[in-house]
Amino acid sequence: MTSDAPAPAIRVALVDDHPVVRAGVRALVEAQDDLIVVGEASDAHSAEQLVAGLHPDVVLMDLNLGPGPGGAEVTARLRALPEPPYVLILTTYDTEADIMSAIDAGASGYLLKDAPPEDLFRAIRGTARGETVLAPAVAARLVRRSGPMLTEREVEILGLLATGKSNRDLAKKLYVSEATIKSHLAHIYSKLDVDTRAAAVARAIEQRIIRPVS
Amino acid sequence: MTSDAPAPAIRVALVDDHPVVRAGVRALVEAQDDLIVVGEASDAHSAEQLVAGLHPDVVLMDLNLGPGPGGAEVTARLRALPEPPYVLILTTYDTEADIMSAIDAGASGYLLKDAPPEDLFRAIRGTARGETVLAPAVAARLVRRSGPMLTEREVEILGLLATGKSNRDLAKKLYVSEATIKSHLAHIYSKLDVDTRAAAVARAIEQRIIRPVS
DNA sequence: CCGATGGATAGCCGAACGGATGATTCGGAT
DNA sequence: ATCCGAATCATCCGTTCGGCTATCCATCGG
Repeated sequence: MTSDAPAPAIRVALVDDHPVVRAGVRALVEAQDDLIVVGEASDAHSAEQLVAGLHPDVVLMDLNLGPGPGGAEVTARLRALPEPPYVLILTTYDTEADIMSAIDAGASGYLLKDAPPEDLFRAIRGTARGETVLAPAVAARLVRRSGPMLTEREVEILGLLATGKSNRDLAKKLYVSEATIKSHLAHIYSKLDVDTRAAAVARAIEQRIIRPVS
Repeated sequence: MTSDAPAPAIRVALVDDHPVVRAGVRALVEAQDDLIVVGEASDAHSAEQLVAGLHPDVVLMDLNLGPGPGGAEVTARLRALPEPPYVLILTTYDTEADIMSAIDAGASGYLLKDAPPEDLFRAIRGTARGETVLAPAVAARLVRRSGPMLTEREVEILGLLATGKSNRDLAKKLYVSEATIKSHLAHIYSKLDVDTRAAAVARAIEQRIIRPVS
């Protein structure tokens, strides 16, 4: 029945700064006859133009777009457009901070690039139906909340710690007393289960609480 | 003339833990009529078996293969095989430590995944002829030698620093006096241009001198 | 044979750190 | 109305760090 309305193909747009990955996703997706790739973008700006012009159903978004705005920001802007697309994050990273900021930005799903192609297809189809799709590893991480979460202030201090700031430096920078800094540090140490700043920095980077970028 | 010996196609094997990337490279490479993909592997072990069995001309190797041995180690093992393939590193990272260890392991080239497909093809063809091919960004980094290199001992100490060890701990662990540790630390600080252990750890991880793994 | 380099060692000292303990304020959840 | 977490501040105290200066020894390449 209704052979004149067979399967409305899902229109997909790709946003990734790696030509190799774009080609890979395109090759995989186009082999599915209910999915078509309508466009590609490699940076934030062209992504917005692409989506505004083509109105894809689903945008596959890399979180790491090289220099400039990251995928989370781009996601937020795309979702603010009229007739916004569903955004499915397809990235390498799976830290809580990454996931949370993407979800906050309005992403409908979160997949890792090492996922089997079948999972990718399922995720695209689910997303196009308005479902929320999380990779098992991602979902698990959100459930067990891997570590006790740090407060904003604590993360801020960790970031400055990594630049070699002393307690006094931190106190000045944050307009509080050294006592306060030490108090924060004590909390950080106990939450991260370490007892020195050096170890705290290493652990924070390992758990991707802060980024090893200066 | 010689239509019976047209162009001996270059046999390429892919080693990458991301199906998406493998599909991308495969799609791009197979569209070139002088290149064929003869096999794929997603981890160290299957990579060795694949190469031993198929004897490809060129192996495209990701440095980051997830858990287990990294691409550099796999490269070294492949190069130790009889009739070793040329190995072309195709990865996301471009730190000096990564590059050097890959070259040391016997890689013939180093490309970044954000390279245009044309560069990738040129690199594969060059590598198959035995040339050494470095991405411009990579070559530049090797020239200006971004940072002074640390000695083995210094790297060892950095690794332990990241676990929160005190000078005394380090002294015991390495069977030297605390004075020696402090001496090493002073050298490390000056080479990394920092003045605290925390900053040294952050910088070392950022420059991939040590890994944020425990 | 000799300088350069990496490694190990030493002492000194002021500054910084980490642990422990306790207190106040504020805002959100119950 | 109550309780709790987050953030702020304080004091004390023993330990650790980092900077400085200097020596000694092996190895390695010229």
